[in-house]
Amino acid sequence: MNLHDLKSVCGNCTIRELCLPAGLSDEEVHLLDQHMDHRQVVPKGDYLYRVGDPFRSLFAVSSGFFKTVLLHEDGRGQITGFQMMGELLGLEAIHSDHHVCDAIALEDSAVCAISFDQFEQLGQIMVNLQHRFNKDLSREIVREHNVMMLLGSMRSEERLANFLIDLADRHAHRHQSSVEMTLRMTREDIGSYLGLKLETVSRLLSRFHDEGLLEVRGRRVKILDRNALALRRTETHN
Amino acid sequence: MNLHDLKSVCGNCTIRELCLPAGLSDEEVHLLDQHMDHRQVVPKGDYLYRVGDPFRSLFAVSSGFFKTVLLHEDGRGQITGFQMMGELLGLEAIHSDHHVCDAIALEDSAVCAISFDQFEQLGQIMVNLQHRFNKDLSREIVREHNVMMLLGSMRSEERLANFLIDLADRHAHRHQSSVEMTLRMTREDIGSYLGLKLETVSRLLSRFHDEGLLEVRGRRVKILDRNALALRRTETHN
DNA sequence: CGATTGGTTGAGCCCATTCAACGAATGTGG
DNA sequence: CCACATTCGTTGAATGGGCTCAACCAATCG
Repeated sequence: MNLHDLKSVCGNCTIRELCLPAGLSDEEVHLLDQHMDHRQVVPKGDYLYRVGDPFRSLFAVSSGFFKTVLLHEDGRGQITGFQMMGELLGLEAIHSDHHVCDAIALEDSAVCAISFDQFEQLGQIMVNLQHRFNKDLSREIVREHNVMMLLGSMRSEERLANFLIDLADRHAHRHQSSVEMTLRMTREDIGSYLGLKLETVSRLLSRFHDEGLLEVRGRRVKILDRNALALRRTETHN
Repeated sequence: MNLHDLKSVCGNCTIRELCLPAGLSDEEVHLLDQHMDHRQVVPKGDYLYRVGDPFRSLFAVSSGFFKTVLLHEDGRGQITGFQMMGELLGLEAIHSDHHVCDAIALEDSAVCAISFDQFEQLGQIMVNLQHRFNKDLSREIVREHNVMMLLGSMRSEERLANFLIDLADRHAHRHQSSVEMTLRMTREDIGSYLGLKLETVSRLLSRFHDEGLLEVRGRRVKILDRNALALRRTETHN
């Protein structure tokens, strides 16, 4: 079965409750389905969109893993987020009708594209959908607030502990193990997201490993002592 | 004339084009007015809302200046933004129906409150309003992306230069001088927002002053060489 | 008036960076 | 298949940018 350019159908999607249609009735989901665009495969390393691309669709991650990268004129880049299944990509583009960051697949992935024009029309006749979407946008704002807190007032160790716990929680929410995980991103990616250098990330992982909090073998990470790790998220972990 | 609990009227508001009704037709603004809530004065130092407060209304800054503060359990706080006239407060609360940060007036201010329930209903019958609101939410996401870039990959000098230029631009957009400004916030506030300590902010302002980029006298700041200052925003300002 | 808040400046320190060497894993072309 | 290049990760040593601690000043306020 070729997933390329297949019509998306939320109705029988396994991650329906993680994704945009969460909380909608069957009839509403059916209506949404009629306005869904295509399903699209994105091989590892490929761009889903780039800075400057015209904004036509939102994307819901159906499977796989993405990063979004904000490019600075002088070459520096900042990773603004990692997206897993059920999460939306492209929200930043609504404002200017153009994408303002790159979205790159970190493993073979698939997304459901939703024409934003049609989506807005649908929102006009479906109160629940519009309400859910407002909440999704607001949640993204809250998430970024928390990243600002992390970048603005935490030490390196706290940043990484927060990152790992957050990742574990998101896995758990998707009924995946929150103890053993494979990191989809490089040490440099983690560093970019956390405002650290890759060497610092590597050292911190080694430290957590030595202290018995984690078992780290390359990109395989096993959380051995979640409580202790959670304490490291704050300054006062005496 | 007492501004307290007066009905808001966008129709004849001087900052209409900076605010939520920007781009709407006269009829549409009239419709919006009928659903606007009250106008509210917030004296300097007062909280507009606090963490945990139930979310009922969005607020549009009518006059004055606010900061939003995210509190961490261990006492640390992070300023997530400064809001001037025409900008919206409370977007973060849509997700959980509760405010997740504090909003504090940095000078005597006034806001227009908009019941969010009524606002969502109005969005159902006014496509333009809903579209504008989606863009506002998206713009906030983009703004926070830029702060993440600033916090994650810029040196202290670049952070402050960016901050000052941004502030100047926002003043200009409101037809206020973008050369001479009075900072509404303390050095500590600036530091919190930029992920720096207050002493560092003070030293940087002195440095810019010594180098002839700025004239700094307390909270009065005059930009003497905007081009040179703008160059300091990036690493490669040879 | 003393008390408090906000701001400046100096001296020393420390955490994360920089620079560097090395190892492991993967892929590629002859 | 091996030789080689490339990417990714780890670890060490030295550096430095921003922090901490501290003293001091100015303005405001009760």
